[in-house]
Amino acid sequence: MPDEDVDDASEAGLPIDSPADPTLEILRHSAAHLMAAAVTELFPGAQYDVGPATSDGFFYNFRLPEGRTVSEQDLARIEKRMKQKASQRVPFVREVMPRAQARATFDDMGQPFKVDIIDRIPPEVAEVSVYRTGNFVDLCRGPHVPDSGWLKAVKLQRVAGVYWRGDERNEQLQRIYGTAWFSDEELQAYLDRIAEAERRDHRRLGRELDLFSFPEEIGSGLAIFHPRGGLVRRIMEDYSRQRHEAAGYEFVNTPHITKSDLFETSGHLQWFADGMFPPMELDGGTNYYLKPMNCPFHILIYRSRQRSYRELPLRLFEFGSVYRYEKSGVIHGLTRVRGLTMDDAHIFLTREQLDTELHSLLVFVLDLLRDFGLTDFYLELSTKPPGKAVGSDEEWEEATEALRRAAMKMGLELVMDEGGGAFYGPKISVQAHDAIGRTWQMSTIQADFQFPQRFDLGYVGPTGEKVRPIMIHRALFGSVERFFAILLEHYAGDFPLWLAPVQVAVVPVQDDAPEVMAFVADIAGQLRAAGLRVEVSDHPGMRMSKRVRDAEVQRVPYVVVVGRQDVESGSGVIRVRDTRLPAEEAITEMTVPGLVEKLRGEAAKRGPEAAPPQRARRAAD
RNA sequence: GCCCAAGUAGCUCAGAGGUAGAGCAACGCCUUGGUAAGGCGUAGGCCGUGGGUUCGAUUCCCACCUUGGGCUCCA
Repeated sequence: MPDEDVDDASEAGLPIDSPADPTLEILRHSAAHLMAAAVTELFPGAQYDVGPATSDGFFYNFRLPEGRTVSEQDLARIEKRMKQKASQRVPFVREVMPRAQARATFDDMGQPFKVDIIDRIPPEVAEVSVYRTGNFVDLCRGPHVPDSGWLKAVKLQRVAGVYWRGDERNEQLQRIYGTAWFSDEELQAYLDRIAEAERRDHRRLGRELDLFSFPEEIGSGLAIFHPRGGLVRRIMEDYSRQRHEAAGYEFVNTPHITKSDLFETSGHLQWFADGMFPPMELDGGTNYYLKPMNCPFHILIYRSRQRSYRELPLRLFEFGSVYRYEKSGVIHGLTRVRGLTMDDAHIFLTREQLDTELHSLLVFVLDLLRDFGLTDFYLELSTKPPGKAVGSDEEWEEATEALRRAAMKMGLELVMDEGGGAFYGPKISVQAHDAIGRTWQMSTIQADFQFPQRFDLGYVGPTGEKVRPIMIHRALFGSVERFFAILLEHYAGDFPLWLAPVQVAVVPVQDDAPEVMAFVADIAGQLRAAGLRVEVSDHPGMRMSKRVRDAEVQRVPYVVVVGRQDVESGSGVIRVRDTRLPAEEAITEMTVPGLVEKLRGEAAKRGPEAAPPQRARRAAD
């Protein structure tokens, strides 16, 4: 995420000296200036807005004259001009002046954005600083590198449209993104990291491994899962079901559409109508909506009869398909779609149970995520969104504090996300780092005092009085589709054995030798009997090295190669997919019974065999 | 939704106002091969969809759909 929260007023103001050893941030901020200098030369009359450093590089926002636009083809020209300036070692010269003078200067230059920034500097600031780089002048607090000779390892990356001051009601400016490093080696390493992320891109892997696709005929953001993808997904879901069952959840099912009343009561239509598919209007004027959330349905299950405190916590779970009308520009692979399946559960409980339940829930969540191979977490606490929330401050406070207490007990880093909660309650989200260090938001847990009121929920307490329960909304995968994509990228397609759609490929060396083929069938049979998913490479006439390659390309974890030499010994030479090892080291000789034993153990490590289903527990524990 | 791009064979991509090409994949034949691509051949395309300009459009123009990178948004 680029650093969007640019406080542009802070760009001017207090004097800061040019440092002897600039930081990467200073380098990049200087590169932004240099780029703006090049752009204003190449596009006379261009107006520049703000240009900070980001976590990966820098950007600068522009408005070009006469409706001109910067296209990607222009980037090469701009970059070339920057390189020229870099070789000229143009100094960055700092100058402090009264703000009125600075304002007049930028006004004369036809730079309204800078004038606006000066006008928004707090009145007590009397002086501001500007930096000159050749003919380019920018309002800026600094500091900067001494001269443009520092800015050699620079690459412009892309152009984007951005709303002025980040508000979609404002006009759109053009932003040019670039990256800058101290050395060409560092720049290259960064570009290599991008290439690595591209190699892992789930959209690419999904196609190459024949897991899923997005047919144009269905519509944007709607995926279909192919047999192999469906298999992986089913394993994920089955394992999740089994763990939920063991954790005391009960399974429910609810329809995909509902009359509008339900979402009027919940408040979704008030707050999120834009994000919902438009209604289907039936004769008589009744509107039906595709559900964007499962919670109101689960609430109706709770409310279907009188509830007793003895039933609580009541944990209702569903793989619920929901549909959200995401804006066309935000749809992305499986991670941002219009139709998705949530591993959604709603827990109804008493106030007194909240702390205990939240704690055991967090333990459960992290444990399950670890089973899927994600191990590096931190937590984020999202609080009341100003102007977009229902409920009293006291209720929000109570819910937020309960979440905070639970989060603190986990011994993980806790980051605040002020104003990031849902309209009905605060949330904890579990953030996970993947294999190449990227952060993904995974599970969310929300404490909700509002829906129980809106739907007038109650339970009969120990002394016979009616009491209002509270609710926890929680999803571990979030969206199954998105979680699938994250795992695919995390593993770069190399799923662990228990998730791999094909676990063992059996490759004959001589496919026209009956004794070899009989042995191949025997091995495949033994492996299948051990519960493994086996594929025999039986395409006649194909070279065995090609068969091995095909299995590798499909990321099959184990490849068993058997030929005449092995028939007598009953062994095979086994290739183990292991990205940490060179190919030749991953090849081992092993007898077939030995392999069966080894894989039986590994395949059963996780997945349906891991924890035998237990009876759902009641609330008492 | 907005800005910048892009849609040509299953995939990766050339191409040009006169009815289209390569590599890989698929299929067939030959090759009898011991751990990541054997050889030859065949087939495969409404050039995203719909309009317009033109004698003629896959190529130029417009709209829409889809995709990618951003912005805004994300219950």
